[in-house]
Amino acid sequence: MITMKDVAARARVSTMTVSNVMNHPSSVAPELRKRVLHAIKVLKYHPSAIARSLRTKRTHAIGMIMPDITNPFFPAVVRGAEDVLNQHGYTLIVGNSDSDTQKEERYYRTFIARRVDGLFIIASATTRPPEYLLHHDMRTVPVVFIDRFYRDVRADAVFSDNVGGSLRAVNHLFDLGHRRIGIITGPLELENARMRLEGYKRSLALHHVKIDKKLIREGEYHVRSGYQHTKALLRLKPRPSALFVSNAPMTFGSLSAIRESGVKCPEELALISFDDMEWFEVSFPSISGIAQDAYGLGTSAAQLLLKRLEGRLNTPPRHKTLRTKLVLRESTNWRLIGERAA
Amino acid sequence: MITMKDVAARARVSTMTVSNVMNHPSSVAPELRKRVLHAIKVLKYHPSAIARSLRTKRTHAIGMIMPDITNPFFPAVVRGAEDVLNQHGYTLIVGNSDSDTQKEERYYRTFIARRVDGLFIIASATTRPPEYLLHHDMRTVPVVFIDRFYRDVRADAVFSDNVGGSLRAVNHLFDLGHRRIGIITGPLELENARMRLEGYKRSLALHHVKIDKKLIREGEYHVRSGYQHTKALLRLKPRPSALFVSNAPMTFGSLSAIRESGVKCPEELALISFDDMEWFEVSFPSISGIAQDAYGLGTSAAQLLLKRLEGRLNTPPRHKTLRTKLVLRESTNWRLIGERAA
DNA sequence: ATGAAAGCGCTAACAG
DNA sequence: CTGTTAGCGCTTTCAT
Repeated sequence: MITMKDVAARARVSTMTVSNVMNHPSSVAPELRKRVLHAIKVLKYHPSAIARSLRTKRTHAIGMIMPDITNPFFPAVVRGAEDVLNQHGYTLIVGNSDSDTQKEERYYRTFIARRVDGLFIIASATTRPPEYLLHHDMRTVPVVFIDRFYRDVRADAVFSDNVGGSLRAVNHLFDLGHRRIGIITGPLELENARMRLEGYKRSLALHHVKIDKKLIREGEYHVRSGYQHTKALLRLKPRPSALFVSNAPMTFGSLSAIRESGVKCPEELALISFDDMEWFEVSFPSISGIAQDAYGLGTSAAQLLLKRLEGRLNTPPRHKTLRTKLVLRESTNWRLIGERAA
Repeated sequence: MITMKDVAARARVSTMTVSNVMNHPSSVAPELRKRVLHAIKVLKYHPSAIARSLRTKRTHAIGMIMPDITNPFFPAVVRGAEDVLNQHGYTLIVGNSDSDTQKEERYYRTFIARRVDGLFIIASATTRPPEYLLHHDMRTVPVVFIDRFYRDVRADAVFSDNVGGSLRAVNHLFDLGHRRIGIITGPLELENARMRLEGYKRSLALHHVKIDKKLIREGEYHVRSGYQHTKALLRLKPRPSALFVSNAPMTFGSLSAIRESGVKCPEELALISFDDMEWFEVSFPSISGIAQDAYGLGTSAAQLLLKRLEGRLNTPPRHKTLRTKLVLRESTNWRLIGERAA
């Protein structure tokens, strides 16, 4: 590998001048600057971020730990964060924990070892915050939680309006005349899963419907889980007439189960999802959903982190909530609504 | 940040002993080892990968440049590569180029600056290999191409059997009695797009059908492109009776266009895709596709790279082709639809 | 405006 | 088995 020394020798200057050409170009005489730049080009010199980081104590790298890269929600978050960070000269390093606490901690260690300047954490589901976080010094390496919240960890956080979104989803089902509404929640260890359930409960209360525990199933935010719980709900007598599923992969499983069972959707079972995906548009039936601003979660998180990185490390943690959008499609029989309105 | 020196002081040993406890534990007396480990724990010491890399010239980090993180195909590749690399103590750093040559080169520079030990490259579509690669020294930082191939760049590569897969897809359409078959290709600058087109052509030749250029549309591997070209194909008179779409996002666009046009699929237009996605299962109609082993591409690429990293840097480039699978669903078989209705 | 010296945190090589 | 010395490639500090 070509080093600064090589460039310096070739340009007949000191390494310091080379360094200055890269970091404070205006402080170098045009003559020398040209010579140095030429040498850099000829030698194909790439400055070592490693050596520089060792000296400056800054890596300009940010780590992100996420639980499931195959859930399209998360790549969207990544893109948001990446776009903002890149614009500010930072690189995002992503680690996929597979919802495995062990892997998650491994990534944490790796990131800290690599001295990332900051961290985004979308932790795997556990009742308490991950152990490693309790010992983590937020001032040395600031953390922003995305779509997660722990009351005993003081850190910035961004999330969707889970309660509001769910409330609207379930209200919509009531508007359509449903009274017996099932829900497949996420792991209730997760704040967001609890909040989505909370929205469901509030809607029921609002419509004077008593909670029936048989209609509440705790899922795990993945496809198979959605499939199994839907099957279980369909076996119930009387069957629920509508179903609220707490994320997109589970909705996929749910729809598979519904089709396999030969139950007609939305005629016999209306379906609405928290999360909205591209393929909801072309599925059969097309699926109504609560759209989260995943990209916005990423950009917001990045902005919060950049603020911390710029120094004001002592301000109290900030929380940002993003709005959700109700997207109506066939699975909740939007045509009926249209007819009614007409 | 706690350094090795702090640990050494606390354990009353030299830094070298601390280093040895971490890297050659058996070479340290049990007594001292215990003391050091205790100090590490108490002080929450995380060794600096930065300093270590500077010294050892190894970062144990591998970069991956990919064009579109929102296309589920690529996250699957990532997981494959990640799983193998993690097992061998490497970290994968992913950069999303957005199919933008500029961004792609920026990531290349970043990765080289960070002194990654190796690179996976899924380049954006261009006729020639990216400029930066022509100046790249494969011996210093080995590269493995995934789903890409350039005859004038000597590097390892893994890809799916694009010709074979496409051939089977189109043969299947012929088996169903279609003779007027359209294709939406990828950007023909990409080897894989050309290969998929090649499979189409071979199938036509096999069935003594002359190529009709109006039935061949060059797309861009994204949703909107699939939508637009499908609309165009549907305007043709006579209309094709079947359509082969070269990747999943375009297939999504295609299906949207078909539904919007009120054309019945598969009765009036059969549809098959290169790539297979989870949601193909629950779309309307469910979609037949050529399944690539995306995860396998990732693991294979990682294995090739690890071999290079382990030293045998002088062997000629290796290419690995993975098999594809034909997955049949409703979009190419109206009979299945009948079953569903029943 | 330019350069020399020192040191970031670690480990290879060698000495004891 | 343990410690000392030197140096990886850069930038900060301080002379010149």
